[in-house]
Amino acid sequence: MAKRPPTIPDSELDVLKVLWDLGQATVREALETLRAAGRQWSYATVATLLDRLESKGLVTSDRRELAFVYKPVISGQEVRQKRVNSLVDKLYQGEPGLLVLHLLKSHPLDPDQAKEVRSVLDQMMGDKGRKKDR
Amino acid sequence: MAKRPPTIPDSELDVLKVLWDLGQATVREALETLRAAGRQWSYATVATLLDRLESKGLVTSDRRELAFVYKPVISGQEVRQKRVNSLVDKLYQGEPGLLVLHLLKSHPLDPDQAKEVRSVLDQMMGDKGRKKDR
DNA sequence: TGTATCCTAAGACAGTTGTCTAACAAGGTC
DNA sequence: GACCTTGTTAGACAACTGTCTTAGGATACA
Repeated sequence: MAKRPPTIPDSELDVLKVLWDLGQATVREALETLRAAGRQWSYATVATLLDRLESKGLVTSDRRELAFVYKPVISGQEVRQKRVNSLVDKLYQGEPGLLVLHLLKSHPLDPDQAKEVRSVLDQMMGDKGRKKDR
Repeated sequence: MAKRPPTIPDSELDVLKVLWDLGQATVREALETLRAAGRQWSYATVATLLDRLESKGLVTSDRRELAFVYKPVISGQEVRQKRVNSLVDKLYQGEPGLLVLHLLKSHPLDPDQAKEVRSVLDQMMGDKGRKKDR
């Protein structure tokens, strides 16, 4: 009977992203931002989504003057981490390397990023040869 | 009102993976394989999932002797591609490079993979310097 | 004070996902 | 023929998602 663990559906993720960008927001602010970004939602929809995020413990709310102000509890970094892990587990046999390879082969990197990637990689390989703990 | 585009939920994905591995399977074969892998599902559950996959057009069925045999229509490669693209779009501002960096920084690669990654990268950078089309 | 605003609350409602029970058909077996 | 064994089918049902309507409490301004 185990209740499913809380997930972050697409629509909630969109709202959460606004909070990451703005730091915090009221329903109306989030709505405006989302409208500007092309999401044609009603006020109530955004309110519902924030509500659901709150019941999942992913944002907190705090009454300020007129309206509630919502703040993210979970960071973008954490969400990215979880998503990537789950992708790697589910479709890359738990091997992040396979995903990296897939990415490099199917999406060309721009030169700056390529250089950065290379340097991270160099460091990783270098370390391995010289000393084994950080 | 636009009907949502079909997605592949987790449980269906698990079944689909069996089809990728075996090439094709009956409900019972899929069930056995999933059981062996730890999924405690009933026969009917697997049947339902295969059915849903079929109505989404992701597998086909074909009556053989006693039972239906299901085959995947969509490949693992395609599914991976879509998932990765959507992850990159949703959480990495459409920049695959950011995801690569994240992966390298947070998950150490094993040496063989590191070497392979490096060679793909070298080739990418080298090409850029020498000639611009493949 | 009445009316226009803005906010929250409560819930509706259809579509999707996760899982299953139960009824029923076809092929063997005694 | 009466019974298993396998398989298919239909449908059930609760939780989750995507979106909204509507009622009701405050605030604000004419």
